[in-house]
Amino acid sequence: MINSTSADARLRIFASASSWIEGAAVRQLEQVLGRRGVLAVAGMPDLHPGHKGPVGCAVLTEGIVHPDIVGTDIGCGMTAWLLDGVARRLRVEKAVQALSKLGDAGGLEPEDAVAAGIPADVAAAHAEALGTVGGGNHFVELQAVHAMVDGEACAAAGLEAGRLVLLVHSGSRGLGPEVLARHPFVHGEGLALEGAGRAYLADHDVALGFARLNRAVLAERAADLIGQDGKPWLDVPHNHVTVAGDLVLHRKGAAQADLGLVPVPGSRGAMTYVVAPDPDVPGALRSLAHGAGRKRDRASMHGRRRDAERPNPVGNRVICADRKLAMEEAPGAYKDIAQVVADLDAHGLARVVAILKPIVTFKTGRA
DNA sequence: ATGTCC
Repeated sequence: MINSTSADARLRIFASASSWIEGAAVRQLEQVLGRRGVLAVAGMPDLHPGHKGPVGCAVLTEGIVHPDIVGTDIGCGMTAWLLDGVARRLRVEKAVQALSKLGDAGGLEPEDAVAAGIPADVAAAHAEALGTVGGGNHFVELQAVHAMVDGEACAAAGLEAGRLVLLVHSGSRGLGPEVLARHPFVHGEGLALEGAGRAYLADHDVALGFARLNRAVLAERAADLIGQDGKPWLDVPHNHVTVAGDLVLHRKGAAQADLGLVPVPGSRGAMTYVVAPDPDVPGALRSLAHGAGRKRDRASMHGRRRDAERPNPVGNRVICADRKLAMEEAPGAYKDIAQVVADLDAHGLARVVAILKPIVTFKTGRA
């Protein structure tokens, strides 16, 4: 079932033959094996090549931190809020108009960021970024419960047919790149955990909390804009490091599998699958796919206006004033999320609990 | 990914 082409037993790729995994991504994973301290590498079915390394993987090391595996967007992840409203009573056109204002949000005051647990120096420099979506694959999406696959788990989570959900994908904005730059290291060598690694991790943890707060502010503002009451449901990071004793677990585009339910979104023209992970699958490093994964890189989507203007396959309204971003993020740039989730199920990594259907997606209000 | 190139 595991179509790993590597002879190295430390590497496992959790994808079926029918999933499209680029050779370049597998080669990037094999390069990661050569880094100092690497014990194991897990590739997820949404694995794809990234600019500087593979996206959709987890890397376990002993005593070594590799900040460039996580990359610049430290703390990036998914937050979901459960709203009180239901889809059948939603005025879609009004919601589109309301959510179009999400980009106008002016950030938080530094004192409010401090009150939310952000250190004063970071709050002074970055509070304005809290509540901003950012670029790339980030989004805020209003969705509705479309199918309840595991009725018991849905009931436990408070899900019912048509219930509105807000899904937020964003990260630490300008803070993450700043933290990465503040901790220089030799590529492949990384940082000793009992040394410079600890200093990186302290800053990393602040960025992780900042990203989580950013998503919470986004969700709260989105709920306010559409006049809905709601409550936080889940928050799962997919770009971060966790440490247990001497073991250092890096995740790059791989969702943490031991925090309960995980939303696995497809493209911005596809369903989101809410799954219940099994964190103890051997070799999977307590991780699972964080989404559909890119099928085509950003550059190859440029000039493809036709892709960007193609009718949305699911019918959700996408707010994206930036035409270049719309082309890069067209649904055709992404793998089939149903196949990714089928692979997760086939390998025992996760089972589907519910399917969420997008209604309105906010990408950016700026051209 | 990034107040994204001054």
